Amino acid sequence: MPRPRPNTYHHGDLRAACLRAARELLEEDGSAALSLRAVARRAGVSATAPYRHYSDREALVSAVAAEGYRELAEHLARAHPAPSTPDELAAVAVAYVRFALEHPALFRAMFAEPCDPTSEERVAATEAISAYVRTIVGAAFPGVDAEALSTTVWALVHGLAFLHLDGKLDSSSPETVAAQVTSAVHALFSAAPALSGTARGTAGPTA
Amino acid sequence: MPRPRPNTYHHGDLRAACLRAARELLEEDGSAALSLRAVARRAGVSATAPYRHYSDREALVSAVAAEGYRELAEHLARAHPAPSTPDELAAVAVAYVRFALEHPALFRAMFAEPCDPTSEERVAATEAISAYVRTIVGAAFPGVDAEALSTTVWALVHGLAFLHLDGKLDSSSPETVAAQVTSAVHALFSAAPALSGTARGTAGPTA
DNA sequence: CCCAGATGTGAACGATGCATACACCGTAGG
DNA sequence: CCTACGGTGTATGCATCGTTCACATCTGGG
Repeated sequence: MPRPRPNTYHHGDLRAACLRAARELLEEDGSAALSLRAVARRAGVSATAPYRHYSDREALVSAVAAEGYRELAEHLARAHPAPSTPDELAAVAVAYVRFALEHPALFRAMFAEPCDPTSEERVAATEAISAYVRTIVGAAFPGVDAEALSTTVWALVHGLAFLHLDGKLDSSSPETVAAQVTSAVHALFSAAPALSGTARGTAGPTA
Repeated sequence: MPRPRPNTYHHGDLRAACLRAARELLEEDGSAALSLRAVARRAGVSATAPYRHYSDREALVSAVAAEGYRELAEHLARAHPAPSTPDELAAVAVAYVRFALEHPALFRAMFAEPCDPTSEERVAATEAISAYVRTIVGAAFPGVDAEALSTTVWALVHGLAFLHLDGKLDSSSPETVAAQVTSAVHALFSAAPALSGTARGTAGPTA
């Protein structure tokens, strides 16, 4: 346990300090790619020091992203711990989009980067999110193909988040966004039974 | 009309050449951010020459992105020129996702970059896409709130594209992807009437 | 013909990611 | 106690990048 020492030379816990610095930089300047040197500066340490704890820039970003996934999960859980009705699920969806809009740089780090899949921590964290969505969707719609429906709803919400992030949709007020997300999610869920069981897509409405 | 000259010093049409070079680089190395210098090298020109035609890197990227939007629009139109049934719309959706997977770097340039909205060409191009979606959705589902439904379907498809791009979904085979997209879109469209502004009392399953 | 403006060049600055060699410091073994 | 060692931070250096500026080179209109 490296207790934080008032010492000068050795930082105490640079690993965590780098993470914190990176997060701060991301929050402060939404654009501007995260610079390892800037992180080092903010941590009050030489430019190469972080390399003792992160093999390269990608590793730091992945660590930040992983932390972001965990925070996103918390954020969703806070919106509703165990959603079961469409309304509750919609609230969670709104929370997802809100998270993206409140932490745009972090969200981009989590998703928009090429993300080579060789980051244990990272794939684990995203798998956790994926499983979480599958679970609550499965609980809310028993008898439905949870895999398919959760993929669909995740994609819907994720897409809304990104389009808002890119200014492709009207994000003027949080209420507007929330209404949009809510209505979209409701639309999807109202069709959920259509995805049930062995349903093959061809059962579409030929009206 | 600057005809391509066999001359050395003046390139003939560097602006277009840069665009082409940039596209090639994006297609060849999906990762690795587009480097202005690399573009110049590929165009066989000094590192600073592109600045005569693009004020900065962002401008070049925006131009590439705008071209990408146009190509995406063509690609969608090729999938189906005037979709009206859910099946036809699903085909267009599949084309959208396929485009993203076939041109990942370009697609990222189009969407994943911070994209400050001060690029005329760019906002125009995305507005074109947005309008296109609205049009075909409106045509396929008259009487429905085309604005809301098209936003929803765009977000769904866009989200699917991004999640696939990031390896968060099973993209093992094109068929798998197509099936997933098709089923998701059908699910949404089967609920389309629920989005109708004048609330037709269609069999909304189980409240 | 000839000059003005458009276009391309070269050197240069500051920033970045990263590798390498070195300096510092707490601690375990004698 | 003291010494050697390994974990941690530093200094330096290299290649690349974006961007600027002064300069060179073409080309078209008077």
